[in-house]
Amino acid sequence: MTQRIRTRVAPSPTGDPHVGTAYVALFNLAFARANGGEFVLRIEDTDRQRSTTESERAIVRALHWLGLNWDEGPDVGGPFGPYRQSERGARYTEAADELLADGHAFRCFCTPERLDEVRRAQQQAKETPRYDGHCSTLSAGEVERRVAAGEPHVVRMRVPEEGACVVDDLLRGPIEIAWDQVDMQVLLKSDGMPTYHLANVVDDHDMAISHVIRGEEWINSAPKHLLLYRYFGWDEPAFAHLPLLRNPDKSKLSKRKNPTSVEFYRRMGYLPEALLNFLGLMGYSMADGREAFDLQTFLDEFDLERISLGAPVFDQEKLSWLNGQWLRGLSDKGFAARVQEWLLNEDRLLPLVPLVKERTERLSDLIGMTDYLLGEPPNISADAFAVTGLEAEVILERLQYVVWRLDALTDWSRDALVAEHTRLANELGLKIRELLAPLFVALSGRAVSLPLYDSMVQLGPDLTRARLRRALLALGGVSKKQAKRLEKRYRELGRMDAGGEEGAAG
RNA sequence: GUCCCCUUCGUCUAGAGGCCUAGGACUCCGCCCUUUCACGGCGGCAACAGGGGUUCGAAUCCCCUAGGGGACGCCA
Repeated sequence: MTQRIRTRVAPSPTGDPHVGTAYVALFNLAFARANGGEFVLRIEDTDRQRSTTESERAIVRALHWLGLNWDEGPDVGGPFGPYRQSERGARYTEAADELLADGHAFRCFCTPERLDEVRRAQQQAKETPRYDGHCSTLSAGEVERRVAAGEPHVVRMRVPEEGACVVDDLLRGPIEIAWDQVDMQVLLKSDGMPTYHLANVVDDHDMAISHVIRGEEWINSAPKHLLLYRYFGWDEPAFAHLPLLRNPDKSKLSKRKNPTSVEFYRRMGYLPEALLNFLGLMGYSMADGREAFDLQTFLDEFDLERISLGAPVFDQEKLSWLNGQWLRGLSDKGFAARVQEWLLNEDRLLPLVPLVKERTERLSDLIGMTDYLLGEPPNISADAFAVTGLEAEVILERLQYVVWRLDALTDWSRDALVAEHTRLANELGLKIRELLAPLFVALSGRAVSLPLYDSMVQLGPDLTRARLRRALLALGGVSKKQAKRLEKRYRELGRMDAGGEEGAAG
């Protein structure tokens, strides 16, 4: 009996819809379609702190905008639902209990402080940081007592002490990873929620996923997943790890260096067909070398073997060229319709109206007042900043602080932006005005524009960041030495949040 | 630091031992088209990371080195 081909994309709703999620979705969809199988959308929202329903909505909207459609998912249902992990809690507890009962997992009472300490010592001893097994040998009696006493704890999986795990990657062949390199992963957090590793494996099995196609970043945790399948006695799916999309400097695509939100590309006037076409060119090529193709063609001709493993840099210039090709392929009517869809509609215009109305005398004023919100800002040069009356050095410094603050900001509402800038100004001992002046120029290219915070909300995080980065560059950039000095001072101001970067879907 | 993955023009890639004097695309440059700009057409610059093997023959297979990246969370 041949197994039905089923793939999935499993984004975590913790931020803007990431192009990496779209990328992984595209290839999963393609593989499923090429094999007459099904494609599933699953929402991995087990991180209660960071997951939001707004983010989930944005991801669904973004994928649909691109024309990527799934056969089963939280919005369309399906025979293996629910497709949202937060609604499957009981299943994970049950699975964890099974592992506990079989001795494949154990309860761990270690404090975060102790874990930090262990990790540090291991790093110092040049070992792979890993849980030291402290709680793995606790007696049943003691465990029972501590659980009964309500001591907070997690559930960890046991890992073989010797030998190695071979991960058969469809694209790379066998990958051997020694078990002593694999951590005794937490499966159930102390809040009772499963971690990615548990939930992902349980769901992939329950949803009959046959092929796990995900980002390369997961290779190292594949042994944990394989081990879980074995502990449960389940059939293992096949694995294929896609190359990661990169920033121009080859690091993993990140919002700090490159716009990563699908929303950004939509707002910048890219056609969904073009963005999708471009993603289909990342690590992939058509047999006949064609570069312009639509989704249907891609799905019809998709061949997993044609995926290349080098790290593809997300090159906006080539994307723009491709977009031009698509635009030129539109009929005049079609083009007009796209513009309407993109801008001349209530959804898009309405938020701008309150900003413009009170300042206007003619309808045509809207064009000049909002042009910097709709397209690129007019030439930002170092001269443009002259109107602030500040020295380049000072501007650079203030903008850099703002950039760091905004990088760490997760709530992009007007109120949050106001609060953040006010706080920063206070910490710097500046009047809010003094901090904001260079920002006006950086975002709009001019000294006077629509209200700053509203502009930022309209632009969104990616566009705002892109412009600040541009401004920094126009001012000559921040040298390494300078950055170090600024960072030091910045840290003294408050928290230098070195926090993580939300990635693409797993 | 430890483990893992990767390595063809600046970038995306073709290439599965001889078809490679390494092809296409983006970018850049030149020419043509054109009232301007763009589009389009034509042409040009530009790469097999390095070193060892294997083979009659290697971009293609093996090993080493180097470089890049990723992972090392009660985040995914």
